[in-house]
Amino acid sequence: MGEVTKVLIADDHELIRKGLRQVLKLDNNFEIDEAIDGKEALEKVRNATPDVTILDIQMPFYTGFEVAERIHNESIQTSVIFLTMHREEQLFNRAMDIGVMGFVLKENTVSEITRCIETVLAGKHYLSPEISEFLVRRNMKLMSNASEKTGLSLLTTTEKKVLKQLATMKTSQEIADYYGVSIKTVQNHRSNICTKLGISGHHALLKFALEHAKNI
Amino acid sequence: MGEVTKVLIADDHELIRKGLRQVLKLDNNFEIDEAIDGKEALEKVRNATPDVTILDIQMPFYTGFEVAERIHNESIQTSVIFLTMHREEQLFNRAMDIGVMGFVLKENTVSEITRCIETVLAGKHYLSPEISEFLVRRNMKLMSNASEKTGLSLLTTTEKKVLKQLATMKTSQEIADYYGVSIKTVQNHRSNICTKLGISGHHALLKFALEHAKNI
DNA sequence: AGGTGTATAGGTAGAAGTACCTATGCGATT
DNA sequence: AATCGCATAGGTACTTCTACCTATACACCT
Repeated sequence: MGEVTKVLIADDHELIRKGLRQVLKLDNNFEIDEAIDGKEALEKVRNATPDVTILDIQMPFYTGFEVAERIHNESIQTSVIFLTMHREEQLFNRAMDIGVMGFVLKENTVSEITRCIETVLAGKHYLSPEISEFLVRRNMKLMSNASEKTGLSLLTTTEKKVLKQLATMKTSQEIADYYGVSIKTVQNHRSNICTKLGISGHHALLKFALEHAKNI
Repeated sequence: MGEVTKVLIADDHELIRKGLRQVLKLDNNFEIDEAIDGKEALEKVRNATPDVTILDIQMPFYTGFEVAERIHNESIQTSVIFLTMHREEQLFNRAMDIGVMGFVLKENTVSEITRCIETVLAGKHYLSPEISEFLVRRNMKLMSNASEKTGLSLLTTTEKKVLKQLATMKTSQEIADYYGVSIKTVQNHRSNICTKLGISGHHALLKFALEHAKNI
């Protein structure tokens, strides 16, 4: 095709820039530009708006993160790929939050970067398989809606039972009937729970119950 | 190490079974067994409990899914890897729900399956990068807590504003003050929202607001 | 011109929840 | 034996929410 894909490679190691250029030169018709630090990368992204921006994380002036963050905030239309040695979960999570489309480990095969670019150009995410574990975990956390130790440990078993029933949208009366106790007992439990958790207000307890029911 | 890893290959294509056996034979000390359909696979998993179970999806008697589902339900200690030609999202989602640890596309390099086995043996997930898009989307859905058309579209802008404030744990009075209207107005909006959404009860509206605040 | 939808506001009755008390019985700890 | 935590239950006063109504004013569409 006559279509040329503009790729910006931002990495402070010349070796990597040259290597990447070599790899990309073979396969497709890429128009390649380079940046040697975060500052230059940001300038070139703003001016040339490459289709794909490959960012190293550690760079002078701005880190790859800061560059990606600005790209994200300024809604610049370029697909960002992180090329990194770091297999750290926090990094990955932050990356996902700022709309990074690709996350490739340097230690992996060179073929991966071309696959990544192709995938990203198709509008899809590409993650090195080693990374997918993080995404799975991220998923799990979302599913179990943050199992932070919010103060659940402060509650007695009966209080937790009440909380669990609360999350099923039962009223105090219904919970009382369910357990065969007085509504006053349930109300007292509710009060005590609120006190223990340091929350107050009409909705606070229900909100808490809904958020933490899965962890009870 | 003297430790031998037991691997079960379940695929109805002999070619693939032999190919896999070849690939695995080279690298590590695997003890390989084969199954030619879902029924045999399940029997061998139950009796021999391999460390890793590689399942094709389309197989006679039981599909790979059905086998994995039974493995999951019976809490059999084996890491399941799906080896498939299908890049379909539903398949993937179902797989994640039944605890599959690996998901590798047949079209990919053979080296990927060994990487996958190693990763899975380390207790981590391995997904072919082409698949990660699905996981990302799964994530998104969880994050925006199901942006199903729950009925939000039925609401007027004012009603949505009220809902949004509700999710911040404001009472009707506080919302009224916030917008400088009567509490009755807010209460009416609440009533109308409940009617439109077809919900009732003390907690229902707050629950709805909390769940959908992000989409408003 | 008339209908429809929306935002506004009010009324009333009742249900539900909150806040802050007291009090009893039981089992475990000291 | 005395104390403490917990589950139980009750009282009282207050706030909040719900479920029904009515009603006015405005904008938009036919």
